[in-house]
This record gives sequence, C-alpha cells and structure tokens, in this order.
Amino acid sequence: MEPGDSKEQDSILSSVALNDNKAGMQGLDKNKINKIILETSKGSRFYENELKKERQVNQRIEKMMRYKAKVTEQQIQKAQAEVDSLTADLERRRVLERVIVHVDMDAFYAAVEMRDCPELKEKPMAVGSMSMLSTSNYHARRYGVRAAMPGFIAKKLCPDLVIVPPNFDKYRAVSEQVREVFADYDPNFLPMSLDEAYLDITEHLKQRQHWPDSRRTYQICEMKITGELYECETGVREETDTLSPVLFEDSPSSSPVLPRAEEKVEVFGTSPEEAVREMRFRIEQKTSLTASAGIAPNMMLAKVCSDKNKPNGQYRILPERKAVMDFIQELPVRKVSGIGKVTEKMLAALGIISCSQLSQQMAMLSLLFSDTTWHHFLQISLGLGSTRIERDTERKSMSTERTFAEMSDVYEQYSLCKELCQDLAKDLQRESLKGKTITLKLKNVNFEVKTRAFTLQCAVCSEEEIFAAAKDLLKAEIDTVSPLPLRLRLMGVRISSFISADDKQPQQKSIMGFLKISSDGSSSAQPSKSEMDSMLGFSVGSTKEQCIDTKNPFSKWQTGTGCTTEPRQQTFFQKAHAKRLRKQSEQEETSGPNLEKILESFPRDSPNNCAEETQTLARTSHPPTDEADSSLSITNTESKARSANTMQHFTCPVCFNQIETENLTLFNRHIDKCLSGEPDSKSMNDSQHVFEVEKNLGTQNKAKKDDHKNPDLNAVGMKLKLDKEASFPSSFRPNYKSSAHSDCKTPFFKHYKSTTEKPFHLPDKAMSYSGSGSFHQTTNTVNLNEQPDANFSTLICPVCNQTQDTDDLILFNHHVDMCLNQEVLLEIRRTVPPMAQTESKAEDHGKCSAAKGKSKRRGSSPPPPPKKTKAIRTRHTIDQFFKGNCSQNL
DNA sequence: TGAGCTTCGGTCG
DNA sequence: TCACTCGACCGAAGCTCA
Repeated sequence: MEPGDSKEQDSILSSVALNDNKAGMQGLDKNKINKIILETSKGSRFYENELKKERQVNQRIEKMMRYKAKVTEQQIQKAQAEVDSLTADLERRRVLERVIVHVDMDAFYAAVEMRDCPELKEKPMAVGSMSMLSTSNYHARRYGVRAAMPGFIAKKLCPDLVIVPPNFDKYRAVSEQVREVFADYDPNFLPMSLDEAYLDITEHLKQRQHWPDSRRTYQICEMKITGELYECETGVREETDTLSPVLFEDSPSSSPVLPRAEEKVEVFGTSPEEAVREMRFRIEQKTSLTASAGIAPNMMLAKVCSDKNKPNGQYRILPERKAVMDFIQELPVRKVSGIGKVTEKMLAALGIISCSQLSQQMAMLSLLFSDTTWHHFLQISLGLGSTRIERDTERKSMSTERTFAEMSDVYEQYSLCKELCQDLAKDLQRESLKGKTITLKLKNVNFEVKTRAFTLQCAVCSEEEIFAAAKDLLKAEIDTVSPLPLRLRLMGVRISSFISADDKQPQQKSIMGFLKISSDGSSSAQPSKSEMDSMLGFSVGSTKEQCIDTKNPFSKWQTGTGCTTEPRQQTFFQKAHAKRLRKQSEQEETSGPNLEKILESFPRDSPNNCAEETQTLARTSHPPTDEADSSLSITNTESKARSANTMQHFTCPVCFNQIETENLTLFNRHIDKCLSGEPDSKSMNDSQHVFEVEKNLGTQNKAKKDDHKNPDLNAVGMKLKLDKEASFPSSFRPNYKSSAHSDCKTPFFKHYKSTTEKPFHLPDKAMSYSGSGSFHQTTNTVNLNEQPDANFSTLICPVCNQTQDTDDLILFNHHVDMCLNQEVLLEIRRTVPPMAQTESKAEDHGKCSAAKGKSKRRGSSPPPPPKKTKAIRTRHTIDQFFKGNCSQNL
C-alpha cells in the first residue's frame, strides 16, 4: 500500500483520529470530527510519522495473521488445555471479599479553572496550550476536543474554545484537599495522579456498621451535627447552586441527588454505595468539584466502573461471580485500562471486540501472544484484577524530557541536556534514589525517536554525574550525523536500574572499595581541605563504586564518587590509606615534601565547571578523532587553558613530571607516550623538581632489586604486559559500550600522587584485578627499559602498605591475598552486620514478595507529587491491576 | 543458555 | 493574529556476552 493511498488514509484515521473512549464523548459526529483532524494533520511530519507507525502495526498484524493461518488443530487443543488449567486455577483463587473503590475527579483541571473563573462555565474550554491540551470541559468534549489533543487542532474543531494555561500548584492544593477525604476511608489509599485514587474501604465498612447515624450525618457545610468531633471543612460554599461548577446537565449519575440547601442535613447509610456517595459528597462540599467512582471487588473492575457513570456518578459491581461475569461479557476490550489503540487493533483483526470474545479465543491468543500478554487477557476475560492496593511499589525509572522548536545548534543541545540532568537530579534527590543506567532520548524533526543508554558500575544521582554520561551519549549522536547538524525537536534524560535502599550501604568490603581513595568524590585535581582531612582520616569518606568524574581534568572515569548526597563511610581500605597518609604526614612535618605542596602540582579545576564544560563540548563538538579519544576528559581544562590563553602547569600522572604548556593536546600526547613507554623529550626537558623523595625511594628500591637478580624476575620484569587502554583495573572501568570515548588512559593513580610513594606503581605496571583478591598483568607489551627506572618496579601492598621488593606479580598477589584474608576479614567482622541480620531487616519491611532480590522502596505517605500528576509510581497498567492476583494466583 | 542490557513502542492522561 | 502533536512510565523484543 503506497502512502497517500485512500485505503491507507482510512487506516491512518485510527492513528490520528478521535479517540472517543472518554466520558462525555459519546454520540459525536465522529466522521465530521475525523475529517477536520485529518485535514489539519495531513502533510505534516507528524502525520507522515504516524503513517509510518501505522504501517508497522499493520505489518505486525499481517505477521500475526500469517502465523494464525498455520496454527494446527492439535496446537489449539494443547493450548486450550493449558488455558483451561490456568482458568481453573484462577477461579479457585478468585477473591471477591475486598471492596475496592476507584475515584476519579471529573475533568479535574478544567473543573478547577471553571470553579475559580465562573465565566468559563458556559464556554467550551480546555487546559493546556496550543501544542497540547491536558483536559477539556464537557462543553468542549461535544466538539471532539479532548485531553492529549493539540490545541491548534482543538481550535479547528471548536473555534470558540478557550484554552487556559495550566496551574499545577493550584491543582496540587485541591488534590491535597481531596486526599484528606480519601484518608478518612482508607489511610493507605493509592493516589494514581492528582485526580485519581484507589481505595480499599473494606475495613472502613466493617467499622461503619457500628457507627451511629450521627457519625454518618453531614450538613451542607460538611459539619457533623452531633458527635465528639464537630468539624467543618474549610473552603465550603454555602449556596447549593455554586456547588457544581462543572455543569454536567446530562450526567447519567446513578447516585442520589445531593442534598439541597434547604435540606441542610444528609444521613448516609452503611452500605458501600452509601459510603462512597458520602465520600463524593464530602469532596464536593470541600472543593466544589465533583468526582465519579467505581466500586468493585478488584482494581481493574473498579477503574472501569468509575467511568461507567461519569461525570458525577458512581457504579458498583456486586461481589458475586455472576455479577462480575455479566459485567465483563459485553465490555469492549478498549475500556480496560492497559489496552490501547494498538492492542485494540490487533485484537480487532482477530475479531475480538468484547471481553466475551476474548475468552472465546483464548487458546488462539495463547499461541499468538507472549505468556505475559495472554495471561493478562485471560484475567481480563475472567474479570480478575488486583485485590490488594500496594502503595509503595517500586519505581523502575525516572525521566524528564522536553519538546521544543527545531534545535540544531550544538551549544544549545548541550545546554539543554545539562538542564534536563539538573531537573532529573533534583527529582532523584527528592525521592532519595540513585540509578545506574542513563538513557538519552532524542526525537528528530521527523518525529523519529532514538534512545541511547549505558549503564555505569555505580548508581549516581547528581547532576554532574548524570550529565557526564548524557553528554557523551549526545556527543556520539552528534558525531554520527556529522558534518550535518543533529536536528532535534525533543530531548529527554532517563535514569533507571535503581539501587535498592539496602544496596545504598555497601554490605561487602571489596577490593574495589580500597581503590576508591578519592574521599568525597569532589574529585577536583586539587583536593579540598575537607578532602585532605578525609584522606587523613579526619572525616568519613565515600564508599561508592566508580563514578563519572566530570571535573577531573585527567580522567573522565576514575575511582571515587561524586555521589554526595548520602552520609559516607570510609571503607576499610580508605581507612588504611588514611592511616598511611597520617603517618606520612607526621613524618613530613619533620622531613620530606609537604603533602599539600605535592598536590598543588596538579592544575586546579573549578569546582563548578559543568556549564563551562558544556560550552566546551558544544564548541568542539567535532574534534578530530585521535584527539577525542585520548583527551576528551581533558577537554574541559583544555578549554580553560585556551580561553585563558596562558601557560599552565600540568603534572603527568604517569611520569609525574611537570609539563608547562598551553596546549593540552600536547599534554595528552605526552601522557600517551608515557603510557606506551616512549620517552617524551619535552617532558624530559621540563622541570622535575617535585618528586625528590619518590626518586630517592626508587633508587633505594633499585639498589635492592639489583641485589636480587632473580632470573625469573628478569624474565618477567623486562617485558611487562600493560593494558594501555586502562591503566587501572579493568573491572573499574564503566560499562561504556555506547560511547566512542571510553578510552581512559590516565586515571586512578592520580590519588597516589598525594603520597610520597607510589603505592602500586601502576603507571609502570598496569594490573587488573582478577576478582579473587589478586592482580594480574594485562595485554599490551611495553618495554620498561625505555622508561626511567623501568628495569625494576616496586609494588606496595595496598593492605599492609609495605613495599614489596618484587616484580613478580604472582608473589605480589599472594602477599595481597594473605593481607586481605587477615585484615579484611577482621575488619568485616568488626563493622559489617551479619548477613542474617540484613535479611531479617528486609523481611521486617517487605510484604509478601518483598523478600526477593530487589528491595522495595519504603516510606510513608509520599509528599505531593513532584512530577506533574505523578503521585505514586504505579500506573494503570495491566500488570498493576493483576499484581495482587498474579502473586496469589499465578 | 540465560542474565543483563539496549532500544522500541504502548499506554495513560 | 498566530501558534502546527506531550511527558512519564513501563514492558517486551532483540541483542550481547560470559
């Protein structure tokens, strides 16, 4: 089928056409509305992209139908047996005892605006903008104007439409009032958004049976006339005719008419219907807004029911199997939350429109769809859903994105990326979350969406850490289309793979922990006073695994952490290191170089340089590859050096010589040469005044080494294998597949520069940790004879801090193992709670399934939703509905 | 082979 | 007057790698 084909135009209607699956939109002239929508959309890039998506769905359907045609009778019979078995199991476990209520405020945002601006009451209005509407009132819905419709199309449908910009602070305040009412019926109610919630009122109803009438009696002013608690809700309007600003004259409400002013009081009964009517009455009294509700034995049904008599109505399914099945039989599948237009279309292709048809073809569905999907279908067809309202379900990801007019300017793109990371970091910190996977989402001007992600080895939460990752993903995309500009219309940043609360505190002392010498992750080349203090053991240090360092001019990735929001504890190795430093410090007070002086030999880096970094990257977005790979991490400093147009002193982290240059590319080359073992004439000419003590130490060691003359050591020592790509253990490197700039040549050992000795001599001998407490040499061969002091190397045990006079890494590993066995175990025994203790803690908090690998995020009532309408992470997903039953039934 | 990761796309309001 | 299709979240499929 060719684009533009009339058949395809009919088809596309399902994509851009009116979705009238919403209260107040029945009986509209859909053809007329769709014609207008089509005319307005046609020819746009959006429309073209929708056509493309439509074709993809059609292909999926064709594929499904081809598969269906090949299904044999035998397969069907086998599938039917499985369906029957599962059905019987589900039936056995059917729970009808709970009374679940779904409450949904009617046209919430629009209703609030109409309440506060009465002249809007009689007009078609919507809340949103010309590009997108959040909701519309019922006058507007008669024209086909609905939520998630672009304002400009809505204007075509209804030229008189008044579009009011949203005021989320106001909606949040009203929502809070509504939630106060909810809490009286179920203190553990589950808010789904600002205007929706699930409640389990089973316990409330039990108590309610014993209440005197007086406790169920309300005056118009929401005053209980008698009883100990004489309360009057605030914000009550005295006049009845101002109570319902939404003006739903055609409301199919099944609830009794609310009391009129002259009646003054209303006594509510003890049944579920009466309790819910009372709740809605109180909401209306308190906010002057109406709500609709559904009452059913589970969440899935309650949700469908709340829509049944919308607006300002309620509907109940009795807790009997027959009542449930009668309700389900004729229910269109599209009415079920979680079944959208694509699933609806695929089911329609199989002749399935209603839930009864769903159950008739379940065997076939089990062959055509994944297990998860057809299990969902089966439960829908049986009218099953979650009977437990779980408030603290685990959030899986958090993101933020923005749509804008075309953006091709690289500088703007990086700036926006930074801004998004900032927003995301704030949200993360608000919910005390840390995640490991950073995803960049890009939508180009043709509406094509791309996501690019990578996963770090440690969870992060700060703006800098997120941006460090996101900017590289962005750079990779910019480079991909280079020299053409990346023409964007949307950018988003997402974080996922959250670590659980328990994981936030390390439970195991690892060798990795040792290598995080950076004390607080501030990671400027010049340690701060606090960092110094920390290194000297005067304050706690970080325990986090390797994080991105945006500020270190030498290293994009380095040990240490920028995760600064949590109280930090020193690892065993950090303590050992601090202890060592303390000793050295004491020694240096009388002799030897001052620690701070040595550290000053590193170039200073601005503590707050991310904006600058963004600019740098933006302006040098297409650097020559050879420069980019080795010096990306230095770009920031480089830019500053360039912009300042001054000579800067840099200390090579490999040979430790000071290099004076204004061009960091040269400095990078120097480092590369050092790493590869080549002499660098420039560096050799530069001053080498810094490490006298180190040289002395080296000389001593050399003398000792020469004494040994071990033939085995010579054999190994002349040609050591060096992992040029990473001069720190490979296991510390982040998983960075998605970026072309993972090359990291200079990190890690910079910290040791702060000491008067080289604890690992890693520049000379790169080792990687094998994971079992030992180090091993890796890959590239380097002739150490070409390096100063290259014909021997001194290894210092990271545990006991004693110099090991051997080049034999096997011997060295053996020594480290021995030390680890002794000291680490002692330390772990002393500081880490026994495993059993941790597990019992998890059990205390977790419910049912909470004792799995993942731990639930815990906490009491969440604060008002930080992100627009999202109050709690659960959504109306099929999964959510069946969660309770799944755990019970499946 | 299966766990983990990445990408795509479905759903909701 | 004009404006010209969002943002958040989750899950499945497909891929990679040990």
